[in-house]
Amino acid sequence: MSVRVRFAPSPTGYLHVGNARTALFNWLYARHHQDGKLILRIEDTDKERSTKEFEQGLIDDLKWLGMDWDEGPDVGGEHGPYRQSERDDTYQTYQKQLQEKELVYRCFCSQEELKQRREAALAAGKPPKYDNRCRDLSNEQIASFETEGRVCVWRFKVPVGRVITFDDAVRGEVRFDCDTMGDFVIFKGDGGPTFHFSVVIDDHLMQINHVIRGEDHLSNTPKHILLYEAIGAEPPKYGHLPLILGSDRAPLSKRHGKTSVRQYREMGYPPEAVINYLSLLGWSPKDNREVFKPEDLISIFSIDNLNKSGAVFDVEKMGWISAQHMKEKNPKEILEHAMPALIEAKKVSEPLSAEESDRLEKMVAAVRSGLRYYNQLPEQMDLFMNDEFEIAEAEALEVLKQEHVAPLLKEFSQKVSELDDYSNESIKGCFKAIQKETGIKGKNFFLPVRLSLTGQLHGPEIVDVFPALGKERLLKRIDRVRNLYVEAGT
RNA sequence: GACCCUAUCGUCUAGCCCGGUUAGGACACAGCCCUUUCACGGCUGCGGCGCGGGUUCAAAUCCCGCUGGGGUCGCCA
Repeated sequence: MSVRVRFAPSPTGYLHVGNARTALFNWLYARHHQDGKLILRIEDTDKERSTKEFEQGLIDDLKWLGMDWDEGPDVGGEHGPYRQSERDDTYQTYQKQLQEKELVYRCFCSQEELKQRREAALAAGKPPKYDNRCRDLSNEQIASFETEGRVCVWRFKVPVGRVITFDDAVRGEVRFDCDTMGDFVIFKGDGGPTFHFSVVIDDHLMQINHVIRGEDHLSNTPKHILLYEAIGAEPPKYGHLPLILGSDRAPLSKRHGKTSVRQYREMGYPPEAVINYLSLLGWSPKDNREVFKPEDLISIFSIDNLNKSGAVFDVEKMGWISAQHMKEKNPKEILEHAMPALIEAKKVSEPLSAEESDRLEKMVAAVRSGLRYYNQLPEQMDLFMNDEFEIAEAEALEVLKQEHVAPLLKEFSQKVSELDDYSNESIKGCFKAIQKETGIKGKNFFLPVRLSLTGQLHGPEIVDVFPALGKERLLKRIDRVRNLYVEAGT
């Protein structure tokens, strides 16, 4: 039997990195197996909070991460529809079945009553579970509640004295005593199914045979197993992933910083880097490698290598992973991806001429080392953009004040005007010649040169600045600095 | 509170199942090297088996207890 897994998000916000990782592991699991299928299902039974915009956002972000699925609301499939909001009839059918089998009953307790009882139980140090009080209502009582106009929900009769055990793919055998569980709601007052019901019906009908989901569902699993039993179906194999935590080891939330894939996407992290980092949270290939392309992950992923304990999300490490992926890209590629950010920052405007993009690529080549994400580029490229830079730093002004600077830059300007070949060798040759002629070397040479070119004490390799600027701008810069900042001398 | 899950450097983790390792790697941090400079890269260092019992010649590894963290106990999913 081929693997069928699913990712079932609720469209109530942007894709959270925790959900993204759940999706990722499902995707990797499906793609790792011959003929494995991934199903995307939208769990929008919460009508209050679900929106179409978020649904589209989820799909966009998943696609951006490089994942694909075989069935889903956008691609169709033979087990649809893939939005729970469109599956009401199906749920009704199964609800009737359970009614006929007398596995469910109507509960007329109001939400306020339930809340009060929960709080009272908690205060008394008792488990705040539902007390099953509507389980054996007489027909008269039901009739009386109905005439009162009370809304009812349907609850599932949790068997007494049962222990549910299942073999979790990441945790091993897990057991739950049904007596610690109250009868739970499977149909809400608004007539819609609860998560517990819809998830089981859908997973069953969509023939999902492996459910890989977050650890927050571990304690819900016995309920789901009970429901499978109730509809006469075989439960899937479960695997519960550890949670992703913030730096204080509380579940990762907004107060810890950026938690949605969209935010990292907007910062310009490459998707394969995000995937790579997420894959390392709760999973390890067991050897010492940790930089992987998506296809590598697919081939080496194994559900057996999953971790049991929560993992703290560390942006720092994600940045390092990302830098490793950035290294694999050539300047042209980086430039393409960084264009939106560059345009946004008004560093460039489209369309680009061939020369412009050629020059931009050279700028990228000069500043790319250590780059973690695309949106770092506009700032990095600042020094190439404005030829009329100010030099305000005291230390820099100090350097330019030195006596030898005027003759040095004069000579530098002269040599640059004669130089047309911007290969490393040729530029270094040019430097050597100036050093020989002026007798100025080391810092005394390079610092003024750097300042005349970029206005800054730090920056990329000087030799990389040449092709990035081109002769005209090189000369413009040098001469401008000579005029404005260097003591008139020789 | 009950039930369930979980615990190796600050962080991600390997090792645990099948007891014997100088407990390995990576991020971060510190130092050194490379470099005109920052970054990159290279090298070195710092740093860990939550606690207490037990079993054993020997425990990160097996058992028990405790403690810490998390989850569930919702007409949210």
